[in-house]
Amino acid sequence: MAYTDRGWGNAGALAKGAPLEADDGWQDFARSQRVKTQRLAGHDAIFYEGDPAERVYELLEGAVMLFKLLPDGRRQLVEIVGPDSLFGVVAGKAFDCNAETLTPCVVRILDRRELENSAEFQGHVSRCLRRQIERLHDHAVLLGRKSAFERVATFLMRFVPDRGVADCAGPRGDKDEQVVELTMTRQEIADFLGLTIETVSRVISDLKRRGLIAIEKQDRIRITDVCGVCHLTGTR
Amino acid sequence: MAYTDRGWGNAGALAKGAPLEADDGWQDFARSQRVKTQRLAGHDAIFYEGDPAERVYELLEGAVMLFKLLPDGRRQLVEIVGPDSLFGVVAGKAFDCNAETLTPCVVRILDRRELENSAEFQGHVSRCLRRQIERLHDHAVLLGRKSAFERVATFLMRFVPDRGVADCAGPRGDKDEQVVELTMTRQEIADFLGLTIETVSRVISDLKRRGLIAIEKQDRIRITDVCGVCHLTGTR
DNA sequence: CGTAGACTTGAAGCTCCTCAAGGACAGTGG
DNA sequence: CCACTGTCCTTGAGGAGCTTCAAGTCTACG
Repeated sequence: MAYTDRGWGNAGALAKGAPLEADDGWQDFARSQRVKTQRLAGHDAIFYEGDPAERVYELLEGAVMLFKLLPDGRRQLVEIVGPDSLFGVVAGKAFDCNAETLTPCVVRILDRRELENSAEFQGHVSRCLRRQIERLHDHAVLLGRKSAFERVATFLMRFVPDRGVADCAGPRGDKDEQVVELTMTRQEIADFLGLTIETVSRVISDLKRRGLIAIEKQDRIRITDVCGVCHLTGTR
Repeated sequence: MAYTDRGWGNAGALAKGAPLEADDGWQDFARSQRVKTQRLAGHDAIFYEGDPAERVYELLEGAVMLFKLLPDGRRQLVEIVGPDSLFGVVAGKAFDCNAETLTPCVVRILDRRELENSAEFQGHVSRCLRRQIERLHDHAVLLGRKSAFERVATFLMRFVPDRGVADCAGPRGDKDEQVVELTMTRQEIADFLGLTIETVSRVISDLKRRGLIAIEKQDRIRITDVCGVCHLTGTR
């Protein structure tokens, strides 16, 4: 399989969130399991909706997308998974969505049964799930109530560390800039934001025209006015 | 406080999902805690976004909505909580959304610390969270990719037990009917589905015109053709 | 019976989608 | 080195779907 190699970039920033709590022993647990660590290329399928969910995945490096399809082919990305997150943790016997890598990835594959029987580390799993729920709540607001501009602006702000959050650090120096690697195609961004590829493209072009961003490469964008973009998110 | 009393109806159906697994001891645990059980009227606030999250709630009877607000007043219901679900289980120190009753409710209030220290029952909590995530995934598809008709049809199908699911039972008898109590205003439905109140109203009127539903009372709808409504959900 | 709140309906307009064409870019082979 | 090809992205024109604004109607309840 050909590595499309979109680079590892700052894919980690894709899942900006609260830092992991102090070491809770999870690492020891995870390593003690009969687990495989697997390297994957970009755009590799990991599992499909309906597959028996006998494993749980932990993303160590890279970025993964979870998505669902409607019978007529419409696609919705339901989550973008970043490093140190679990995915494939479901309630029923089968996966409820598809998982595919966005970038080359390193994933750890855990046995679902072993994980569920280890009461000791349910705390770690639970913390991951709770963070995931909060992100899904935010995304519901985006999908249900935000305009195309607000959606794209919100998406761009995901990549900017420590900004656009409750205790935003504000501009650091003279220039309020941040270069971000999207590691996603326009189509993937559109399917994440509930828009079409054309609308995403138009909004990005418009942000460029307004001088808020510059496009360095198709999937590398320099946000030249972080505060400006942040004010377009609708969140503040 | 005046009980608006929208009736208890079939509020339980609001959160159709996999049945709870066989007794896992949770009930014993929950009852053993220093907990309060509280009765609430309809449209009572339970907690607000930003409140310190020192408690976790379990809904015993009724229905609760979780919602977020944008600074300009736009509202998005992020979840509708039904009986036997936990809510207010967050990752950080504060609640990430607001909680308000839809109907009169009975809730059990648990101490977050006690719950988190009880490794024994993390399994129960984890199961609840995983179900919640699957519902949020489905809702993301609805908000991101479904038309107004599909959204309303999907919403109506929430109330029909055993139908519209993977192993749909099919029509039971001669008539393929189901009476549902919405227990929500049009505005709440609109804010859940990412639509306006007028659009929800128009779609409902149109479904009536097409003979798929009959409106018995403002918030009691008789679905006269369950299969017909189901085919409008976009899911099959 | 009158009032308030919730719901419905209509008309107009805006946002975003669809369809279609063209441009940019990387990889391939001559 | 340069045309060729495929893929992804951009841009434009037109239209559908939903929202907005503004009445009007229904229902519950005193």
